[in-house]
Amino acid sequence: MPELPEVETSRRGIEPFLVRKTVTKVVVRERQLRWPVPRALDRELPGQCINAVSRRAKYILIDTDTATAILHLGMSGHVSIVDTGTPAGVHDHVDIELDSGVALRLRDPRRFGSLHWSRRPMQHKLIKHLGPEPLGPDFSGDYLYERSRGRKLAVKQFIMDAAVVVGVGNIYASESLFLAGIHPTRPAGRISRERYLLLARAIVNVLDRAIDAGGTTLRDFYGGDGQSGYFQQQLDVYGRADEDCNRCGDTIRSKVIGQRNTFYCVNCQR
DNA sequence: CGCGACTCCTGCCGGC
DNA sequence: TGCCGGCAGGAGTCGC
Repeated sequence: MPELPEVETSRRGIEPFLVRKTVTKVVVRERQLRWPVPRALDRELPGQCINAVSRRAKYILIDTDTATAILHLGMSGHVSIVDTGTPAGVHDHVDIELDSGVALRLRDPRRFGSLHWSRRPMQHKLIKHLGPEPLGPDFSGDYLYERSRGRKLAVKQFIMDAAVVVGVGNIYASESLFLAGIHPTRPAGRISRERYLLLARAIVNVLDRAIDAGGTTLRDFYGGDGQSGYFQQQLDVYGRADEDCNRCGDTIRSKVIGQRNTFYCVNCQR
C-alpha cells in the first residue's frame, strides 16, 4: 500500500506513542516476512527506551540506545497503536509492547514488508545504496539531469529507481510526469535540463500535497486498523484510464512500463 | 554496468 | 452465488 507520503503519515501517527517509552515485550507471531525477522530484535529490543522515530526513503526507523529497528511496509503493510492484550488478527505479525500500556502492531497480509535490527542503520544493505530524499536538500532538477545522462530506460522507471531518488512509487511517478508534461516512455537520457527542473518541482509538489492530504485522512492510528482514506487525494491520471484529462479533456491512456501500469495523457505529455 | 524479467504473498474485483 | 483469472501502491536479485 504505502508510498512515501503514506509512510511519512504513518511515522507521524505512531511517533507520539513511541518516543520516550520503554519496550516491555516483543511478540513475533510470523517471523517469515520478506526476510526473516531477526531473533536479535525480540531478544534485544525489550528494555530499550525509544529515542526517535524517523524515516529514510520508505523505511521507518525506530531508534534506541543500542540499535535501530528498520521497518518496511512493503505493498500491504500497516502500523497501528492498540491497547496491550487486544486480540490479534491473522495478519498481525508483530507487536512491540510499551510500558504505557499500548503496543505498536504491524499487519501485513502479503508479507512483502520487512523488519530488521541494526546497530548502524545508515550502513545497512537496504539503506546504504539509496539516493537522496526528494524532499531534502540534495534533490533537484540539475541532479536528475546529471544522473540521467547516458541512461536509455524510460524516464518513469528512472525516477522510480531508489538509487536515483527514493520515495517515488508507481502512483506518484505517473502523477508527477503528468504535472511536468513529460511522456513516461521517453528515454531518461534524452530529456533537457529545463524539463528536469519541471519534473523535480512536480515530484516535490505531488509528494508535499499527498503528505498534507494524508495528514487529514489518515489519523486513525490508535484503536483503529491503521488504514483509511489513502486515496482520497486528487489524482490527475493514476487509475483514470479512459477518463477525460483534467487539463485538456483528451482520453487518459494506460500502458505497462517495466511491469507496472502507467497512466498518462498523450496530448499533455510529450 | 545497464537493463529487463522474475519473484515473494494474499486480498479483492470483475466477468462468466 | 460461486469460481477463476488478473491485478495490486515494492524492490531485491538474477541473467544477458
